[in-house]
Amino acid sequence: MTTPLRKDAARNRDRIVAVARAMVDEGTPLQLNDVAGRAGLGVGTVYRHFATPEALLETVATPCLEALAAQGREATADTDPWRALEGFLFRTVEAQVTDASLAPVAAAADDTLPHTTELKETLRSVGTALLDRARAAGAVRHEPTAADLVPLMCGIAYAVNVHGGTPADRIDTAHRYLTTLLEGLRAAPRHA
Amino acid sequence: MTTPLRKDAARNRDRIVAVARAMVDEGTPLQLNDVAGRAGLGVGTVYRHFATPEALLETVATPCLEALAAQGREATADTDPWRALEGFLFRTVEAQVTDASLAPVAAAADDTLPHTTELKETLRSVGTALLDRARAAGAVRHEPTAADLVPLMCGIAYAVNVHGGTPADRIDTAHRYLTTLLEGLRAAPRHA
Amino acid sequence: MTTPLRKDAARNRDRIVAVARAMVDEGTPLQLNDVAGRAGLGVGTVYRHFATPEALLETVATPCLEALAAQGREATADTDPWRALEGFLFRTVEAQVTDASLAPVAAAADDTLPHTTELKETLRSVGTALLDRARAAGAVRHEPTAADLVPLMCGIAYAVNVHGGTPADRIDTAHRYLTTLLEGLRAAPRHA
Amino acid sequence: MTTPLRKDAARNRDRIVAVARAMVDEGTPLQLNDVAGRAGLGVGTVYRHFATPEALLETVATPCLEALAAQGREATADTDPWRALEGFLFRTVEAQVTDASLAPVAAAADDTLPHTTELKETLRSVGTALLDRARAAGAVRHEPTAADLVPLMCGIAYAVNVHGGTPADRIDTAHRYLTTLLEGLRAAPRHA
DNA sequence: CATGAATGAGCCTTCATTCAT
DNA sequence: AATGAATGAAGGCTCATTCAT
Repeated sequence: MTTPLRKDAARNRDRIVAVARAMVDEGTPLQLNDVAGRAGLGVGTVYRHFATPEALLETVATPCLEALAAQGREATADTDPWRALEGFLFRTVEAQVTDASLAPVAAAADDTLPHTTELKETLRSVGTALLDRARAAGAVRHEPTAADLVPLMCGIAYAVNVHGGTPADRIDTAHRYLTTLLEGLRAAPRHA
Repeated sequence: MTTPLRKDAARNRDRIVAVARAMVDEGTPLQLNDVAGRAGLGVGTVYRHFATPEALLETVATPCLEALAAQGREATADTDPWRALEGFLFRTVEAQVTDASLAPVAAAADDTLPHTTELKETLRSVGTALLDRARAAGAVRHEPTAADLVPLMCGIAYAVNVHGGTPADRIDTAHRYLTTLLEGLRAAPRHA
Repeated sequence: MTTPLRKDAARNRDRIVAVARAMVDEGTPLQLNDVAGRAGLGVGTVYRHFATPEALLETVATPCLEALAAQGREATADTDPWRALEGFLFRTVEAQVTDASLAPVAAAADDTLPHTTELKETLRSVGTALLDRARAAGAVRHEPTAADLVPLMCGIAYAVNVHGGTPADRIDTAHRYLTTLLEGLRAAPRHA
Repeated sequence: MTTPLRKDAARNRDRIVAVARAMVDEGTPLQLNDVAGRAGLGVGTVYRHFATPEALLETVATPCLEALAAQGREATADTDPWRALEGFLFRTVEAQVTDASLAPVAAAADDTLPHTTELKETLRSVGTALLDRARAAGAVRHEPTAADLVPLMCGIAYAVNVHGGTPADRIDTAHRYLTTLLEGLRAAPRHA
């Protein structure tokens, strides 16, 4: 379908993505001119491969999104519905807190790359499936619906950023916040 | 301390803040040149009153922050510790979701105006007091500490933005999200 | 109505126009960055005064358009209708052939500055008046209408450019071409 | 002289010219990258066949120029010198107004392809011949010389563009303008 | 105090042309 | 011969901030 890239072009493309990855990690905004400079390539080359900063960012985020999707699918096989949901959400939040490319892609209403849209759709449907199953098993309260999962995970990641701290702190904070939220999500005989 | 402003200077200042308020409400970025234009003043005048866009934004946010602080102090007088905490947090989130000037000010690590810092400090200590009291009453779990309140409220507001919808939807969404979180916060004999 | 420009701003504006005039005369395209460079000013300054190259070009062309309009009005007072029309058209073509800022402004369907639109409108109505009067005097054939005057003058100027030659040649060529056209325009008992 | 093109190369060349023709007709600027894209060929291939956009444009214009030259030669055989000249000029202007590839080629001082130069030379000499013959027959005034024919035809086509209108309008306008000019060209006992 | 003109770094994007594959 | 990736100069525009008036 897509013509496989020529070897040198592929090398350049990889270089671009690698450079972008590094920039994301160090918090540098993804400006295509900068990317080109750092990659030792002409601006035009970068524009040829990625028409917009968003396209590049989505490409940088892709491997991580794919990994999440795979883990989500595996979770579906877990015999314990609650544990499956919990695990999936933990991984989701951890990823967002660890990889700065995810938050903007996850929060964006519109995507640039079709593949990104597919991946996000997959994640949404996996989330929905896990939530429904847990609910069917009586493990989850009525309230938050499937459409709330993404916003809530984004919100937690954002809360972690506001809290700040070292990378290790951040993971810890993410766990604590998600744990609290999950307590609220969990069905239970309460205040009996 | 501060020399009281000359009458015309005060009028200009008010005009600037009013214009900025309107811009925040309509989602226009607060560019000081624009502010000046809309206010019918020179840029220099705006800069004299507000050295940076942040200072102006904080000023715009101030009344709302003050109202929140007042409500927080009142809450302290509530005889029901849980209800007091809950009410305070609801008002906090509602405000953030309703008034676009709050989120950036709340999330910022550093403030521009000393008064903003004081207000945020007040809110933090009120929150801490309410949380401690509720915890002392056995109404709150151990987990989230006082330092987590602000990040969590910011996170919920952010989640609401990601979810989107009309202003009315947004308030509703905010309630739902906070309710879930509070369930998780609340101490209870669980899964007994 | 328009606030009179501050003295220094006016000086800069004049400088910009002068530089632009020179560029037009030497056939250099009017790029605002270049204009700024040549005028020893920042780009922003040029953009403040002239939002687009067209606005600047029209400003450069203005004095000449105004002179033409004045001459046109004077021509209206000429007692010989044909001579009046002829003279006006000669001046029009001469101007276009002499001043490179005119052709693009004259040929443009839409103007940037209101004043340009007014001037072009004036020229059109003066032309129409002169043509109608000459026709009423039986000096002009039915065919070309008032709406054809501008296109025809532009066409002649273009023909002169295609022909080429020194500035002096060009004026001469313009006279010859217009003379021929006017012969065709002139009413007469023919091939009797 | 020229090695006959390999069959596939010839096919590519034809495809390029066809695509370029279409682009000219729809008013798209002839960028060789675009041409290549539309033709489903590599840029390099296009550059191999046409070193510059001008070369391609001239090639696109060639058939039309050849047709004009042929018609001009036929006109030479017409027994009525004035009718011959008139007919030739009408066809020339019509062609320019109908086919957007002609005007730039006709107006250019220098050509890229030798063949274009030959064709333009042919047209010039045919025009000269027709004009001289008409003049010898006493049908044409002294004024415009053979060297003026091309500029004047270009000028009329340009005037038509300035006037604007639908394709049908444009042909009509071209006729009207040329008719007027020819009246001016025609010798006659005038104002007797 | 107020004004608003000036600044110019900074960012984005296009496109004619070359050349390794 | 054909390909199409790479190039990077060139041009466009914005905006936070300063400073002469």
